[in-house]
Amino acid sequence: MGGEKNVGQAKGGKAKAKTPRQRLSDKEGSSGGDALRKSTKPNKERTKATAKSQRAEKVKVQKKVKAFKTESVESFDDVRFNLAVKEEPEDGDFVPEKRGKKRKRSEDEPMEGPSCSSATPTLNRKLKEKDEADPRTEKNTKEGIKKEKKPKKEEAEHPVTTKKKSKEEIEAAKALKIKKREEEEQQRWRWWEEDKYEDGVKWKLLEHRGPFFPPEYQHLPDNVNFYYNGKVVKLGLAAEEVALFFAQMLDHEYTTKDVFRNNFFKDWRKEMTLEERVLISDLNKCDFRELHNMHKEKVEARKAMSKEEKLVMKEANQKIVEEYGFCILDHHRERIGNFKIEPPGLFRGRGEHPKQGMLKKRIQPEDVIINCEKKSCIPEPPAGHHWKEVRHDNTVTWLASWTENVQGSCKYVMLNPSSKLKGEKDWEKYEVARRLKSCVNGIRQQYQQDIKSKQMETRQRAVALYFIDKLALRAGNEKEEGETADTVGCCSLRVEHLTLHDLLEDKDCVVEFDFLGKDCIRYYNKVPVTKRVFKNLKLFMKNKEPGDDLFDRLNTCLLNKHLSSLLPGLTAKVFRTFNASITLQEQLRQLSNMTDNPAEKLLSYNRANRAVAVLCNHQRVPPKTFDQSMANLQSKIDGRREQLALAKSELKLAKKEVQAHSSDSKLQAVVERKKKAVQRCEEQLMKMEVQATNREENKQIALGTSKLNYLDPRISVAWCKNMEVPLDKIYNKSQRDKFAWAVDMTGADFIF
DNA sequence: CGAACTACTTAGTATTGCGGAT
DNA sequence: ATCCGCAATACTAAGTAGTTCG
Repeated sequence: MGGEKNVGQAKGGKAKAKTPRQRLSDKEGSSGGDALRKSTKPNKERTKATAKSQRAEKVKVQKKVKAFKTESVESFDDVRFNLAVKEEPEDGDFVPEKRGKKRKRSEDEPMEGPSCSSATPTLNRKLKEKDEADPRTEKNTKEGIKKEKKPKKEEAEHPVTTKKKSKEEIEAAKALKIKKREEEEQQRWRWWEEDKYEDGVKWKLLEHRGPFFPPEYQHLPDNVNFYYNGKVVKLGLAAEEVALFFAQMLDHEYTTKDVFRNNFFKDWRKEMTLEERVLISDLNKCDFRELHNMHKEKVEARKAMSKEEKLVMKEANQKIVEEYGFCILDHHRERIGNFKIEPPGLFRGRGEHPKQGMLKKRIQPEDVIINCEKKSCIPEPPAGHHWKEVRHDNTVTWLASWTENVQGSCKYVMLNPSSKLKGEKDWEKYEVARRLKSCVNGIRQQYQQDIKSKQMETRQRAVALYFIDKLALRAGNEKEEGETADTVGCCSLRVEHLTLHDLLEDKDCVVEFDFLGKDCIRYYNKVPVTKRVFKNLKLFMKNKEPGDDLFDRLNTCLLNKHLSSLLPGLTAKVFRTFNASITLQEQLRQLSNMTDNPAEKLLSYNRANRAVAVLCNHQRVPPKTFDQSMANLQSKIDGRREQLALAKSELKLAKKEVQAHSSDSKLQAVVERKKKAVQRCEEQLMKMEVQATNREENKQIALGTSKLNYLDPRISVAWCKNMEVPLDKIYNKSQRDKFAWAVDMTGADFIF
């Protein structure tokens, strides 16, 4: 164990040198601090923002407690901790070995992998089919309009000012969309009805065109100059390209930071010729303004492009997507997620990244490894180039990979979230989380016991697990010192990230967390814990420096080994998935009523979603236009209120008229009309008010991340069915695609 | 064992583009 | 027809976790 201790100390020691600075900057001028990432904000701005953010923090905490109740006051009265353990999942079980109905392969899906000669036709045929599909659908659309009764009805109701043509066009477009959607649905690969491959095999056939490379750099026009020390300097191609990267970012705050500037300058000089390097020795003497202006003009010009020009661009892009954006995987055409090679540029890390500003080099085909099926058509490298390697590894899911020069890590070209490969994994993830649900009570009991263990390692593991479970913290892998921003997760927490309060705000044993997590998002939380946990934390922190590890005997590897011994497949992150999903389900049950109107139902859904986002600490910077748009909405609401008042008084008047003149049918009709107007007004007002509430509550909370990565989609699908809410109110197109498996298999009775 | 390497998920932000308002 | 605000999408960094290697 001596070795471990040494490691811990060494790490702590190194960390110490750096973290106080960071901590100082976090705390500077504030006790509560900014709820969001602060490291990227300049000091002045931050101080200014402090009072505001402190308030925001308070509001946030209140919200947490009041609206969502995701925080427990006394240990385990949390909603998540009152689960019925016994109930077994009933629906949509993940059964890798034998899955329900088998789907027969259709005739046009050959069983064998195509040879090189037949492979390309496969791709091309699919492309052609799509091309031909368009005119076809257009024809169908016209028929579709005739069938649709809606347009006529609307026209009758509003006999009207708007041009018929545009209306028809709109309807046509709508019908086309519906048609397309139906077609897509029919073509969808229902992989979840098929058998799974044997262990480790990800595909049997994989064919693609290779990644798409960004265009080569072109020299600047002659009239755009770079100046050094006031004199024009014509840079060589390489140095000029890098100079332009910097010039493009001049408006950005990055370029004022020393770390960024130094890294940039160092890497830029590496790209220079000898003469350039001799001449250009001081970044402060560089004048990029002309390059910067040229860039800005280009951006403007692009914005100002005519419709036709934009259409041409769009079509060109579409062509690239059609050609490079898809692959054939086991006879199905699947969308690739990131088929474009990342263009060169300056590295923009998040937070105080020590490598910010470094040059991210251009990737050549010679750097790229291609992965595809042996007998498939091997993608052609760009003319005059060759691939680094072509391999045929069907135990991995990537189509191409390269090593990035800044961090030395691997980048992969992989499939879209809607693909089988991603979907299957996702499904499995939620099934593991559901398995955790059925044994979580036992695990909780065990770690409560383990907290009393004589073994230090076991105790630390138990406390860490308590945090991971209760607070949904990330695991906290070790990171290489000085290579990345200083962020932590549970296992890598340091003493300086916790403050213990025997008594705080009328609560005993409160732990105050304050650290930067993934992406340098600040985690700030005051949590009452059990006496036992509290005592242990004191013990763990005893005789340690602020920069020392809190859990000096623990790391994620040890923790995960323990977890997987409790339940195969269980790791630290499963707790996040499980707690997120169970919270959503529970909140939906508590918040939503069948008798609510549609807007209220949606608000409830969003609130449940938000409870999860708060739990997982998914934050965002409030949009720049937030206050403005909020004010706009408010004035709209006010306007509508007035309108409603007016409509109401008009209705009253009309009613009086009717009473006065007994039953005049004309006047009756007027009353009816006014009644309707009032109703409409009320509905719209209501809708807007709900929207305002929702937006306000979303100010600095991001819902997307949890929706996409943590919430079992089947919970949402079942909720929609139960509440009679159309699914597309909850999921947009790409989300419906990603979760197609869940949409298809889930009934109203699904329970996570 | 632990460091290095690999593969894959999760994350926030920048950019794009669409639909409604003007 | 154009502008504006926001939702959707694109992008790529930053995590987790498993495997390999020394």
